[in-house]
Amino acid sequence: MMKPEQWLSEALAKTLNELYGNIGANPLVIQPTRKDVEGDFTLVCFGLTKLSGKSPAQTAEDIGVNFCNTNPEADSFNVANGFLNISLTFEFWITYLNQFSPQASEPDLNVPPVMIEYSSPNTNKPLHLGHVRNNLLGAAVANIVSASGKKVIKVNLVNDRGIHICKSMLAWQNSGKNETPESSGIKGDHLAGKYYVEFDKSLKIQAEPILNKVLSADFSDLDEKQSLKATAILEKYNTSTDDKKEELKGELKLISNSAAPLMKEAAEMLRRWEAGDEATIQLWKTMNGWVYQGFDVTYKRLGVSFDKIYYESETYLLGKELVENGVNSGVLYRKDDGSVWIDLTAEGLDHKLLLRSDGTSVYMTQDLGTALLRAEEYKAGNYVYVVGNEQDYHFKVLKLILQKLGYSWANGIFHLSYGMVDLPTGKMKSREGTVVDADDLIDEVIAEAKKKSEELGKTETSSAEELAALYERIGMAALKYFILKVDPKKRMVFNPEESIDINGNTGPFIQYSYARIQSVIRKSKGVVDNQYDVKQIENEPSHRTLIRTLEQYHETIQAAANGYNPSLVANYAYELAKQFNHFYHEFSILKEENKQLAAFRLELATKTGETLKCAMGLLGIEMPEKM
RNA sequence: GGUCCCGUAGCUCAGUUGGAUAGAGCAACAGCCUUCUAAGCUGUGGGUCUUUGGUUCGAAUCCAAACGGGAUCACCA
Repeated sequence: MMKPEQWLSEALAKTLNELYGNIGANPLVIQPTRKDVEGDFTLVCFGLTKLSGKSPAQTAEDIGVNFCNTNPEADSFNVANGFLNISLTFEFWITYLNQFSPQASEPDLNVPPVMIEYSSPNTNKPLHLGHVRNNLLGAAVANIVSASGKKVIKVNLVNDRGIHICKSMLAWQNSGKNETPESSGIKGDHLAGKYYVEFDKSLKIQAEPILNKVLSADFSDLDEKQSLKATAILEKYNTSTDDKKEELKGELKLISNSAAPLMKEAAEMLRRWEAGDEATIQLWKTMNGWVYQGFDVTYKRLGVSFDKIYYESETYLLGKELVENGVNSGVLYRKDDGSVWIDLTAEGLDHKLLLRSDGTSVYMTQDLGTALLRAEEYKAGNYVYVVGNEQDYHFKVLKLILQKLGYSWANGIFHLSYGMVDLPTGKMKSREGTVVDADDLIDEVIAEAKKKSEELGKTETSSAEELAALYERIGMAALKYFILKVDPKKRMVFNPEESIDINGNTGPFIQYSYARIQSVIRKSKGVVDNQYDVKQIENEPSHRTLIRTLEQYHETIQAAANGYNPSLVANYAYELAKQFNHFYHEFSILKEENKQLAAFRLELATKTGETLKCAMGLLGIEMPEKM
């Protein structure tokens, strides 16, 4: 059976052809009829007046008459303000319901796969709220794209090397006293984070006096290069406004930091790491191992997984060859000091550095190399990077460079740029200790789910294990739904209290609707027969509304996949659950005396339940059979 | 300063290629459990869609400018 909207579009085109001759490729504007107006679909007729030569209302009237006369599926029509509202027969809708299924078809292997990179953590500290949004988005987008019929490859690029890791390592070496996750009982990623914070503290103690000296033009702690830079900044600083001063002070702080002995030690450690020093590598492996153990726990709790994990320690040298080729082909240029650049001024951007004068690579070089590696390995059609919007510029440049270098697959690069997560009190700042830790947050939402469930007294019927699993489902549903219902590209405010709400537009509300449906289905066994005659069922608005909403499911998934936007799925599920609750309140299924009608309603409820489960499943939210 | 993103109810958010009287939830107030799970349902109040101009049958949506918020512009990643 064809999709109603598609069928209608073709049938209306036929009608228009009969009335006005060849209408050409003029796309018809068809939309679901708004709630307060009678009808299933609405044809907007303003654009058709040129064809008909009549007023919008008269045009709509003519089309309506002809359409209803020639199509038995059409029930009636009405015209309002130039909108033609068409009602299809209820029988048509029931027949549609009979064959409806929310199940996704198998991915089409002839279509190039879609690669989705997300998570991409640093291994020096535990995951926080920002990572939570990233991970949930990435996992949901992967599910949705897969459900839309494309094969998906989920990729994680772990940033496991660099100066930030060395900071943790150094602090542990200096003051760790051989503390391990086992000896301390601290989760591995949190332990590494603890020493990262410790490093920062010690560094601050060293760097502050240096900064103060620099501010009074005493550069005795700086080397030649740093002094030069500081002099220039200080000059500006003394003549700047307060706003600008803060900014320049930040730059001076960076210089002071790098002049501190501890920072030099960390840099030295990084050099040893790159040189392959055995003891350094060993320490690095050990601490990263702790972090991975910790991440695995958090990933599992979040319900995210990956098909392929890349480590930056294995990819950070890539890209140099690509850059050399670019120089040879003239797309890139080399300065006298040996550094390599690309000129993007024609595109309204700047010159961008791709290789340092000492020949080492920068962030961009690595990303270029990694992109090439993946393209060769997987030959995907699309490469989606789930990365925060503070890197908009980076990805714009990345795509542009690859395109300029002549890689056609670069056209498939898409930066899924999501907004930051703010707290009601303002921005999260690690230095001020206002970051929300991912593990704490998960514990909190589950504890809150438990508390609320106990308050409602819904705890008698199940075992302790079942209840624990249920609380986890409810808590995680609250958290995931709260984050995923917001358009990814928008900055959002995360209120910890609202995130664990269970009433209204929330995950638990949708779970509750589902649990009610399952309860009805369980109780229907032996009471309601599944067979009914389509012709025997009478039209009822809230039944019809539900079917019409079910009909939008696949379209919603497609739109969400095309726009990489899980919020469309979340909002759809909410709308569907709300409509079901309305229906549930208005009609009884099991107590309906007309058995035909009861059977029909049961099917309607069952299909609604399946659809809710599928939609929420795409968001990584599990549905409980009881709650 | 250049570039990019955002601005919808007290708060958090929907509003898919321009379509009819701009919608939900939370919060507030008022109802509904002898009836398939009240984590629910129904109702009331709440809006200059930041502002101004433009495009047209028609603008929250497109264009321009202003205002407000944010990001970014490293031989850091």
